[in-house]
Amino acid sequence: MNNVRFATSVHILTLLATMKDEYLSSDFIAGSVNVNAAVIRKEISNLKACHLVDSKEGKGGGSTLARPASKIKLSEVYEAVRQVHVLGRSNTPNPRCPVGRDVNKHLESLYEDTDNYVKQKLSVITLEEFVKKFK
Amino acid sequence: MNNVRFATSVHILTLLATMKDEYLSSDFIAGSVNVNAAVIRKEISNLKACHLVDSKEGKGGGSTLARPASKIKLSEVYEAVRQVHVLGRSNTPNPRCPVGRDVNKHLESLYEDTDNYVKQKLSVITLEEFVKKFK
DNA sequence: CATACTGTAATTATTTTTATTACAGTACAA
DNA sequence: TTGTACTGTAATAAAAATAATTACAGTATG
Repeated sequence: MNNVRFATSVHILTLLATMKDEYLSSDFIAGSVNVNAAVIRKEISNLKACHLVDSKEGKGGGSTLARPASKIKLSEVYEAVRQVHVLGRSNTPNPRCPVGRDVNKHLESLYEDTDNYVKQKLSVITLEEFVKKFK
Repeated sequence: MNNVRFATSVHILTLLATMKDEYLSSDFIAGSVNVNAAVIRKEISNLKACHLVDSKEGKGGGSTLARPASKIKLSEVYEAVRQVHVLGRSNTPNPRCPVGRDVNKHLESLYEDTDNYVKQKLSVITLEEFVKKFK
């Protein structure tokens, strides 16, 4: 996952947790993350789909956490943004070679296991705990 | 890590382990992985730098494992190819925002922890064990 | 109705990743 | 000593992934 989406989502959620009584606009968030507001809106759209964020349209609108930070696990954020396996992708090897024929099956299984380890590890950290570090 | 390098390296090492008495040519390996031989040579060059593979130039040359498969841990392969953190990269946030100012520090620490966890998990799997699955 | 927002699509730009080509250098073996 | 079969590596091009930007319709508020 050679991208910045996890960082962006955690940043957004941290802001929302820090100012949990207000609806924050995408412009405000974009100013903090230092990216274009459209990027933030797209990321928020994804976080909404994953039930981590709620938002309100129109004047005075913006986003807020869907639940208290203590109820949001970092594994949920990870799952919201993850697109590929931790260990990467596979080739399309030659099926006429005994190794090529089976390697993806064995790799996939390793990939799944490794992804699950990461999820497990992140599942014991809440957004609340992460946000506490900023004090 | 949205690439195929871990898969390619594991595939190479699996072939070398399976035919451990021969020097395998990059052409042969490329045929099994189903990529260009130059890609294989580049990956092998990296595996050599990480002391996982030895190779011999000239006619009859090729590559072989630097050590028995039982002495090669998958964490070593991972470290040989890893380029970015498991959880991805960071933004360059606004330092004038309290969250923006510190978020990378906290993210980095989380990134390190997560990477280490993955390494730890992969360190208990040897190439030998992986290769056994092909039987 | 003006204003301040979201939601989303379309487009472009940038960066990363992969594939391809080429060729100098090395070692074996006839 | 020369042909052959390799490695090593650089250069380039192609493809794919990622990020940035622009634009604008739709929505809620006062």
